[in-house]
Parts: sequence; C-alpha cells; structure tokens
Amino acid sequence: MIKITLPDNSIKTYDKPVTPMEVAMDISEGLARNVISAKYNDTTVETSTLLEEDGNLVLFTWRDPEGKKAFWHSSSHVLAQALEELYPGAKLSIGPAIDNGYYYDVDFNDQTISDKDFKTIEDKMMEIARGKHDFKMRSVSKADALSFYKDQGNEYKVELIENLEDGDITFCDHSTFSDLCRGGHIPNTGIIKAVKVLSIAGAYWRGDENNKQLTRVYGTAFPKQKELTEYLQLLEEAKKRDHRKLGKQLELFTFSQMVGQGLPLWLPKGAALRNRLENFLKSAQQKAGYEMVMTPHIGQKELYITSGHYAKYGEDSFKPIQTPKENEEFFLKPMNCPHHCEIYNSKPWSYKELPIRLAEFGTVYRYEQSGELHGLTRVRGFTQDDAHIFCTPDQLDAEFKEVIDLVLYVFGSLGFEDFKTQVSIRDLSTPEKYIGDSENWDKAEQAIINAAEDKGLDYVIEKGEAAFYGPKLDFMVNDALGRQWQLGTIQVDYNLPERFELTYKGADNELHRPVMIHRAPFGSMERFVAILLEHTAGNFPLWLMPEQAIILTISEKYEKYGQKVLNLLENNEIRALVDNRNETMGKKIREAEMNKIPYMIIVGEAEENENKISVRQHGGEDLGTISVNQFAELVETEIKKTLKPFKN
RNA sequence: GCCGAUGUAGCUCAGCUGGCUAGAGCAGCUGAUUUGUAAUCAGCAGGUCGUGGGUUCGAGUCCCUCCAUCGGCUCCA
Repeated sequence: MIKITLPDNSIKTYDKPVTPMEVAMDISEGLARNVISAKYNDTTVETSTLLEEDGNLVLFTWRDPEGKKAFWHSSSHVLAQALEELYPGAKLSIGPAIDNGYYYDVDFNDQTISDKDFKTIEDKMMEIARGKHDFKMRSVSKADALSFYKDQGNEYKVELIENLEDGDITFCDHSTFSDLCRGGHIPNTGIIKAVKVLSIAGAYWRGDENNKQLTRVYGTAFPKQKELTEYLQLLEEAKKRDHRKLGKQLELFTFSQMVGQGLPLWLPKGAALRNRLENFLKSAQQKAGYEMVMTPHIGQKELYITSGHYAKYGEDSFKPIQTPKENEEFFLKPMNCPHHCEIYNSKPWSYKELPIRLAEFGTVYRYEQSGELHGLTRVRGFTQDDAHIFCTPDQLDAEFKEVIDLVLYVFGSLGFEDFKTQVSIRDLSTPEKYIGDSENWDKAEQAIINAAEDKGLDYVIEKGEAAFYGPKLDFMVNDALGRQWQLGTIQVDYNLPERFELTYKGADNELHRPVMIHRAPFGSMERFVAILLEHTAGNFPLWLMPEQAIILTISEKYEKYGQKVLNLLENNEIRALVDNRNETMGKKIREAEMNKIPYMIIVGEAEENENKISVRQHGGEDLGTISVNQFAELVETEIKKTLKPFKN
C-alpha cells in the first residue's frame, strides 16, 4: 500500500508503485495533459519515475517555475543532441536551465560557430522535438559512465563523473542521445514546440579564467510558438528602456572615444539631474548627522600600501602617475576610504565625539577590463555617494541600522520597490582573498545579519561576495533585461582602522580602535541614474525631472503670454521652458511626449483672455484649463507624494 | 582580457553576389504657412562609409591590424 499526499492534503492510495503521470491521470485527464515535471518528498523526479514509498507529491505544469525549469533543462538536451549531430567531435560539458531559457557549454575544437548557424541549429532542434522522443533516466555505474565519455575523448564529462559517487550516477536518454544528468525532465521532446538560439559566448570551463574557454550556446524554448513570439517582443520592448538609448535621447550623458572608454560625460540636463540627486541626499545626510568633506583625486602610493589596496589591486589598476622628481608616485584614487581615514587621523578623538560621519561625493577611477564596461553601469571613472562612519564598537549596531533607514529612504523617494538585499560574506574556503583577522570578520558578519533581521529585510546570504576587507549589505536592483546590479551598499570594516591606526580616547582614558562603516546609498551616481532610467523609462519622479513642464504656444502671437506664464512658473520653482517655434500644435506635443516632459501647457487666445493655461499630462490626459496657481499646487502635491523629508 | 557580433550624415537605418559623382526619413538651415492636443509644405546643406594596411583594373562591399560599441565569460576595492 502506497500513500501519496498531494499539496491540498488529499491522499491517494495505490497497491503498487505508480508514476506521477499516473497520479495526475487519476486526478484529471486535463491535468495529465499539462503535467511536465514533479517533485516527490522535495526531490525533483521524472513524471515517469516509479514512486515506491509513501510521500508528498507536487505536480508541475508549464505555469510553475519548476515546470519551466524542467522544460528548459530538457530543451538543453535537445540543443546538445542537435549540436552533436551538426558538429561531429564537439564535446559537451554542462547545460543547465537558467532564468529565461538554458545554455550548453560545448568544446567545438577548431570549429567556430556564429549567429549565422543559429537557424540550422534551431531547425535541427525542432526536427528532434517533433520526434516526440521520451526522456528516460537510467542508472549507470561509475566505471561504465567513465568509459562512455573516455571513448568519446570528452575530458569534461570525465572530470564531472570523477567527482560523483558510484551509485549516484544517472544518464538521460532520448532518441539516440545520452547525457550525464541528474534528472528533472519533461515527459518527451514533443512538448517543445518553439525553440530559439539566442546568442553564443565564450565561457571558461568551471568558470575559471585559467581553464579552456568553451563556447556557450544560449537558447530558449516554449510550448507554444505564440509564447516565443511574445517573449522576443518583450526583449525588444526592454531594449527601448536601455539607459544608453534613453540617455542619448534625453540628452543626459554621452561618451567620447577621444576622452576614453568608460569615462562618461554628463550633459547639462544629466548634470542638473545628478545635482538634484546629490542635493536630495545631502539634505537627508545633514539630518542624519553627516558632515561633508572634500579630498583630492589622487593619493600617494604609500597611502594604498597602508590601506592594503596596493597589494590587492596594484598590478591590475591604472598605472601610477610619475612626477618629474624621481621616487614620487601617485595613484588615481580607486576609493575614498584611505583619504577619509587620514581626515579622521588629523586630530585626536574622544569617545564623546563619536560617531563621526564623513561624507563626500567622491569621484574614483578603476581600471575595468574593456569587455566589462557597460554604459553607465560599469565605468572607469565614477562618483560614489560615499561616507565613512567612525564609531565605537557599541555604536555599530545602531549606526548600521540608521544607515539602512537612510538607504530605504533613498530608494523609497525614487520609487524603487522591487529591490533585493544581499548579505555578502566571505567564503571560508578561500581565506587568501580576504585581509583582517577572522574574529573581527565573524563580528562584522554577525552585526550585518543582526541589523538586516532587525530591520525586517528580506535578505539572502551570498558566500564569497564580501569585499576583501569586510562583509557588506548590498541593495540589488535589476535592469530592463533582468540583469542584477548592486546599488546601495553598507560595509563593516575593522580592518582599515587597524591599518591606519585610528584611535579614540575611551572613558577609561585608554586609546581604543573605532569601527568603520563604509556606505553609499546610491552606490554610484552613474549606475544609479542608469538603473533609474531603465526602471522609469525616463519618466523620473516629478521632483527629479530635467524639465517639469513645457509651454506650447498655439502660434507666435502668444509668445508674450507664454513668457509671462513661464515667469509665473519659475516663481513657483517649477522648471519649465517655452516652445515658441513656428510649428503645429500636433508636432510640439509629439516632441514634448517623446522628451517625456510631464506637463504640456498650451496657451493660445482662449487662455490669454482668461489668464489661464490648458494642461495636458504626459501620456495624453487632459487636465483642463486652470490658473497657474492651481497648476503650481498640483505640481507641489504631486512632488510631495514621492519626496518626503527624511525623518522629519 | 577572452568568445561571438556590429561600426555608412547629429539620430535611426538602406546600400543584393565588389562596378558610373554613396541613398532615405528625422534633426539642422532658408522660405511659405500663424496653426488647438503625438509629425504642415517646399527648397538647401550635410558623409575621406570607425582606423591603418592589403587583394583587385576597380572596395562601403573581400582579407588582415587596431579602436570603439553590443551580447556573454572572467572580474568588480
């Protein structure tokens, strides 16, 4: 007797082992048609796996994330078979499901493959899919598994198998194709109705730069052609929100080959926007007890030897600046902390004065490898909204939580709601990557986790993501294409205070070591503006908009009245401009819409006679004819919806 | 840095297998029009086709170098 419990707690009993598919059939034929994967006692199983003991069964369809995973994982087998048939001698390595599809890493030897070959691969995949081949799992002994791949000369699979236990090794077969695989497939290839090879890329074997670079083939697949088409359209839509495209269109920033790659140039509108962001944070920081400092863009080599950055990054950063006098070397500053440590060191401190919070919009320069640059999100010169808090160990918890509040305030004021938080800790298996003693690391990691818990953050812990000098709490936000970027960051550091011999006099009249918190709510101005652009598609919160309103004159006859309205708006601190060109209203509106200006103010004979304005909102809504004062109130109300004072 | 792709006017793009002075739309300039909620009409001007080399009678088109950009990998103080 086998008892199978379903998610609704109903129980089905069988007198002999059954498969998930048979259970689905028992529930309804419709469900059975849609079931593509299953989980039994929290282990992913095939829909054809015989369930021989009591347990909990969850059935998945395409609508479930687990169903999609099985679908894409299975699709990668089909891709692998297609590649093996089209490119004899190609060696397969690994091929998992990912967020919106799957990939397979393949060693093609000398054969190159490019996007011209995608169609052929897709056709071959569809040919295999249409064969409706069942996916069948079978156990293989380690010896047999090894000899199977040794015969093929596939060193990658051999390496994988060598790290597996004999008895745990399974292969998955479909059609004439077999692959080392731990399971989790859809019933057969016929369920795959649409495939797309998306791109190819080099990817190092096991993610290690020192290993051979394999060719990664990215693809996606769907159970309906229509869904594939929709997905591809979604990608197209996302590209329209690309900050590089919007930044150019809205004249916020640009790049120049002459200036150099990864060195953004902020245009007037972008600079104004950035200033607005900076002022916004400055005023919140003032309330939170920060003091502004300013430091130069370079620092002596000695400074970075002391900080430990030279040993860690000296070789991989911009080369030192040499002076005419020998033995003088300066580095472009890659971070502001050492400078701030020296500000702290400029005078003795009493415990009564701490915490000291030193803030600076500090521009830093880092040598990012050329292939790593990416619009405004990954650049070689950027400005951090940096601050360093020097506090006593007792103050650490409270200070850390204060900073979390500040970051949440910043994100809230800018409409970021779907962010993730990540506690980045060290990877204990690679101690050589970190500096500082282990006890302090433990303390710092624990302090961060406590603060995150206390603030009720929904955080994940990521091993090995810590900075080399300390653990951190990062605020992660996705861009238009779903790529994750770190924006805000808060880091605990026991290490630099040690290296710079920072001290304060305690109540006991002894010298003590302060603890340091590095923090940047935006992360960097460049990256923040980029991600904000992608999130809002350029429709920033009203308080941040480069232009909040544009006055459109019906004809040149109303220029004077337009100017008068502009003056009134400016008196109300509304950023506006006049479009008095000899163009039709339709054209002026179209351009204002494309420039994403929130309010279009139309003035003509009727408005001038009544001393009013007609207001059209971005997107098309007609707000009617109102007075300038009414409009100013409306703008003020709208701004107050998102922009609230920090801890009034 | 590595793998693959791309680079034509300020912007978005066309230019088939190499063949007469390289095209279009938008933007710009000039003129007409004086306009009521997403493109008024006409004319003009604008490019040594990313850079340097090569193949060829002939290169925007084929080959190589370098530069930049895009999608990934690695990296990200």
